[in-house]
Amino acid sequence: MSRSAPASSSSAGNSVDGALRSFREYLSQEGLKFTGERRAIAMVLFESTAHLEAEELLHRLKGSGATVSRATVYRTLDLLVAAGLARKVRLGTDHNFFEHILGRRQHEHMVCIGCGSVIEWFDPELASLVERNTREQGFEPARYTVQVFGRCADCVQS
Amino acid sequence: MSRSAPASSSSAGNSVDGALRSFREYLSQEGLKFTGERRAIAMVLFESTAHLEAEELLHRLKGSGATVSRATVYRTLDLLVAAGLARKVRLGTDHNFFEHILGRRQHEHMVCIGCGSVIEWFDPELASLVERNTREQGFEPARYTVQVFGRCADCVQS
DNA sequence: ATCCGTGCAAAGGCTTTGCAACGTG
DNA sequence: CACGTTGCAAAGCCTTTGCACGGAT
Repeated sequence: MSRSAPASSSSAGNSVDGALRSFREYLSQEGLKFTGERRAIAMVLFESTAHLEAEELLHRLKGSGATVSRATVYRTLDLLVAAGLARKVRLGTDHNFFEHILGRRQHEHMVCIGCGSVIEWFDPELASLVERNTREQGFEPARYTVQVFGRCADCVQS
Repeated sequence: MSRSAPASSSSAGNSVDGALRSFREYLSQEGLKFTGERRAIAMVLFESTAHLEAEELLHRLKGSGATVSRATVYRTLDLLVAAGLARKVRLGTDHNFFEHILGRRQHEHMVCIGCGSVIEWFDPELASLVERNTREQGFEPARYTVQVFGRCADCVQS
């Protein structure tokens, strides 16, 4: 939880700052405001490498001293998705997970039905196959998800 | 999964009967009962070509004179999934759809974000790509879903 | 100053569950 | 006949929403 990352730590890999900027720009374009709550929520999401549930995100916020309501978390996550900076995914459970995009390319998920761990992967060939198949039907694809459920290496052994 | 091939009802196209038989066998194996309600629910699902929501299935049941409670619909659908005769899929909405398997092979979904229509498709190459990618990670795949969201031919035109 | 945003709590929608009566094997 | 099953309604869970107050531009 490197929450307190100094504002402009410029240090190379800081894509978080860039993402925050994008978010602010998006909000501005839409005539919306870049509030402290929105910044805090976006930061937690952007700094996370995992798939966050709203509840977990809320928990991390509280842990870092921020006070944000559950309602605002949901509202802001929707904004982040609308801004194209995050993705909402269903990973076999009955609730949503959120993951930031942050320059990451399309990727798929493998979900272990044993331990719940999630592995991300990507295959360009698969991407073009999806593209080709859909176009053949006159379908104009916007986004897609591939989810594989099974057992991860650890769970297969035991 | 050549679970119950031999049956031999031979009567050409009627795969519904075969599926019902499989369901009954599954229940029997598990020490469960093949009740009228379960049969009615299974039939509606097996006879449907589309993706059914619990509510729609319930509606069709009532339409055909059967009296089955919502609770039993949900409970039975879970059994059908457990029996490997049906699949539960999330198609972008916040609730589940159910589709029977009935000898249908793996297939993917294209969901039109314009009109909601769903197109099914299948590409063996894609299947093997998924298989290969997962195995490369020591992951043992059990099932997978591919969902593409976009605009169908009709909606693209307008 | 004007709206937009936030928090709270209540409402919503789908799905699950406790319990007593019922029906199947 | 015993034990799984059903129906009903209430409860659960995640998520959304109405409303009055507070904050950003």
